[in-house]
Amino acid sequence: MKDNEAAEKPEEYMPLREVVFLTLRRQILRGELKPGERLMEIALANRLGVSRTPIREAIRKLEHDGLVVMIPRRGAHVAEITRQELCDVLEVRKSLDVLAIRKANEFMTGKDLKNLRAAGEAFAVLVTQKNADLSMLGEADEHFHEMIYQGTGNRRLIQILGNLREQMYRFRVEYLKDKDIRQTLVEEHDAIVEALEKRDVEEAVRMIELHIDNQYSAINRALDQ
Amino acid sequence: MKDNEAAEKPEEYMPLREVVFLTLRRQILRGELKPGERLMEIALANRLGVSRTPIREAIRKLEHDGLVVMIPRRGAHVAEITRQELCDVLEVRKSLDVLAIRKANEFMTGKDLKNLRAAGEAFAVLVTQKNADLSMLGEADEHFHEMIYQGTGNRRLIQILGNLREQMYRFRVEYLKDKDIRQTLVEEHDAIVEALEKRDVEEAVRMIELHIDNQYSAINRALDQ
DNA sequence: TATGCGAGTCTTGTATACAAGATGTGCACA
DNA sequence: TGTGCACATCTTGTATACAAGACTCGCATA
Repeated sequence: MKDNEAAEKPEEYMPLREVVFLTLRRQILRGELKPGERLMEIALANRLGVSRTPIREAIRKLEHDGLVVMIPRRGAHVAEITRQELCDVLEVRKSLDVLAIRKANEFMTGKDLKNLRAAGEAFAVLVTQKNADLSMLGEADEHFHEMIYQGTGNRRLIQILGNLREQMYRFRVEYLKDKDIRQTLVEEHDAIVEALEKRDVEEAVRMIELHIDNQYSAINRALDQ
Repeated sequence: MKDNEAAEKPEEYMPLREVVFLTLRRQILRGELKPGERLMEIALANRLGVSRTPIREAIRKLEHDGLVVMIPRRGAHVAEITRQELCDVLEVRKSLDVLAIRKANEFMTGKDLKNLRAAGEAFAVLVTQKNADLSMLGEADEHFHEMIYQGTGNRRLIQILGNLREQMYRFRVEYLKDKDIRQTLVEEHDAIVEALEKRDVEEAVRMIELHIDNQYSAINRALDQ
């Protein structure tokens, strides 16, 4: 996604609206800004030390990403995520992740697969560490999946899947707390990599489906508490 | 999508940014604003009789929809659509349309199916008319598919598919010119409705896949000219 | 006590002013 | 003639001013 690209090149000029956008997004995804919380332009502008203009433009982008909801003349608030919406997102994601695996199987080179395996192992190493930072774990997991997406060569698919995954970051911290789940994730990643290495696409598809289904159960369990 | 909802309720207050957004979007989709054309804020503001503020916010939304591309400090221009991107979009759409058909088969009631059949027939009637308006044809076709999407009950899926279809409106006028293609569309719609009525989901999936594949070929042929 | 009205305040919507980077042009100089 | 630099202009980025709708809260009245 373009915003991530921007974040990867800190030497480049970045408009304030991008900075504000990234800041607010991070705060929403981390739960520092809670669902339902009002986003008042003047308050945000004062807090971030900018004027209302970049705040407003950042909010437009957040709205588009589904992270905030706007009501005309009444302002913006952080979007609530209902269980139904989570279910909807995961259903779409499952379908597209299957497409991604098929395309990745088609296009990823041996070198790509080596990098993917490395990404899976990097995540596994973090899982073995007792006091690993949850947000680092999340990023490592994200990196693994992002490599598969990149392997598809379909930019639109990459963009949509990135966006859908983003919706779930808000739950990530919750379900990553469970250590059993972490170990399961490692094993599933491994199974995916192995299937791709064997070019056994149907097995890879089964594994990614299982991976998403498990994620669904895990998040639902976390929500039940 | 929320913008369409806004358009459906003209009695409601609509911020200028929405008006500008809808205006520019229509002009881009209709080809009145051509790919690569620069969108200069002051010029647009003068032309539409508003200030730069709503223009800027509308451009942010268009950027998000992929209809315009922004380069920091250099402004926005109408996005080019390459054949590769078209291919990418259709690939994602095919995957999600299959999901939509499966969900629609699961959730659409007999009444929903009757409405769907009516929508298919409305399109068919327009096709028989010799001098039918292309944009009306396009809207009827859109309506047919939208009904399937609505039948899924998955709001996220509806939103994403709506967005993807939008990307193709820019080609719609081209490929709908071909009268043979119109007849093919009618037959395919019919086959989809019948399969759903018989609750033969695998047949419905085959038909929607064929439908998208044919659309892909048709647009590619139109582009070749 | 409950309800309705209204002034004051808060917040968003829109316009405009100002700052600074990007571009284009013409002239000087090699 | 070609290259490069400086200045003028254009355009976007950001801040601020002003307009108008939405909300709050208290008071008056039934």
